Amino acid sequence: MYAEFALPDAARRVYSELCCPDVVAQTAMVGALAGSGEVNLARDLFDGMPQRDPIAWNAMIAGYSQVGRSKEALELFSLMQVEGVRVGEATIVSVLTACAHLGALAQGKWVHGYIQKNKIRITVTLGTALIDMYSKCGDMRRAMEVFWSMGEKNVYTWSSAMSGLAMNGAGKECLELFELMKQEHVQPNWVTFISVLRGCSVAGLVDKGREYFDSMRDEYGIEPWYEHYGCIIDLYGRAGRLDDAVNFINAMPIKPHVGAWGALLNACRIYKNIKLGEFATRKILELESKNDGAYVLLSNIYADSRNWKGVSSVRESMKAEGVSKEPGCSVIELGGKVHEFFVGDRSHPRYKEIELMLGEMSRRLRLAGYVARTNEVLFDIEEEEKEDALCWHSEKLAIAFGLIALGEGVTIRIVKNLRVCLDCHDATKFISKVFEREIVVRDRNRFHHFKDGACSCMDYW
DNA sequence: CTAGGGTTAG
Repeated sequence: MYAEFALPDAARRVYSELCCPDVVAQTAMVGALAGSGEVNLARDLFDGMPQRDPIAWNAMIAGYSQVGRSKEALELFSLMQVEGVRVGEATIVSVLTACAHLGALAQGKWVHGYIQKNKIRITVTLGTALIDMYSKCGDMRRAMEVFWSMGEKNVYTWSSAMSGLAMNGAGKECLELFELMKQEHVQPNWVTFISVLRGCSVAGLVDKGREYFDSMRDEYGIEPWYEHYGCIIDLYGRAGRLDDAVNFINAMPIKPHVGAWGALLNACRIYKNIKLGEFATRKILELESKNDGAYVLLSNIYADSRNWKGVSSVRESMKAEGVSKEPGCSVIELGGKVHEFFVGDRSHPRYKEIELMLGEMSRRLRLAGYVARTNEVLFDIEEEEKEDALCWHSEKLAIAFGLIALGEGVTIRIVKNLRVCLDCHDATKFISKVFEREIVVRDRNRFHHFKDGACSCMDYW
């Protein structure tokens, strides 16, 4: 209850007046602390509890899960098993949420196996969590297997599957599912429509997207909100209809937010529109002066047109505002262990082999006709250095490691914290062909499935 | 009277 209202002080006050808090009160307090961001305090209280039942364990695991400290959530889960605590549905759901967040497919599969082995009934909630986990790990085949096997489905279940399909580039399938959902008389809500509109966007169905958008209010009585406006701007932007996107923003009945201008800015990057890109960036910075993503996108637009003056002015502004680019980080899961790579990272124990593989990649890609896209390197450096800088992007390191360490033909799965850069996207397409390897990259907000030299995003992301 | 505390879709 206190967690919901985010009143840690009030909760703490009430709690401190209890003469002898029992398991229930302590569990509630663990939840309240975790829910208000005080996860470490929650953990201290949890560790000091004289008895901990499964609900208490779950409160703590959910606490970690909700603030994105997913690794700790999984660690606590394994500790829970070591101590022989009975694992219930809620805990499994929290653990699946953590796996989804990390993109940890192997761990998620293990949990699914655990469910089957222990004959835990797949309820609507649990099934939905499984679908979400597989979707966010880029395994839509398994996500849909779970979906179709479920007897009872609610709006969360449908929305989750639709979101997964849209996120993984299967826009048409997403919309088919929506039609089926309507046939089954499940009422869509505002979250469902985010997936519907994203589905239209990735499928390039502009008019249909516009129809669905209008139907929200007309047929379902759902008022479109920021996210929906953002989707339509993305829809127009992806189709290259930048004027329509601008007109749409100008006609918004609510004040355009960072996401609205961000969608426009991204379209400007793809369609190389400097003037509009500068305008969108100004709008974003008016709302959020330290938005590093906007600076990086604008810099990319300048660099793409070899406008080095523009590039260095962006660098100056960033310095003046005290903004720095979030460092890129790519993660690859291998044998249940997560390997992290940062830009130019030489700290991996198998670094020597990785370096050799990077050399081989470079040679074989060049033979296949790959030319480094040096345009998007953030700052103006010499051409040769640039090519070198690109080689060290975190996803290339992770892919090189995957090629070395994973068995022949095993899909390489990468999770990245930022957007994929143009050069890495290009290079990965080549790698998928030259090395005959499927590569799945989850970036900040979507998936790229690379196969035979092509990507599921159709080169728009 | 013996509950109450934990979980899913953007």
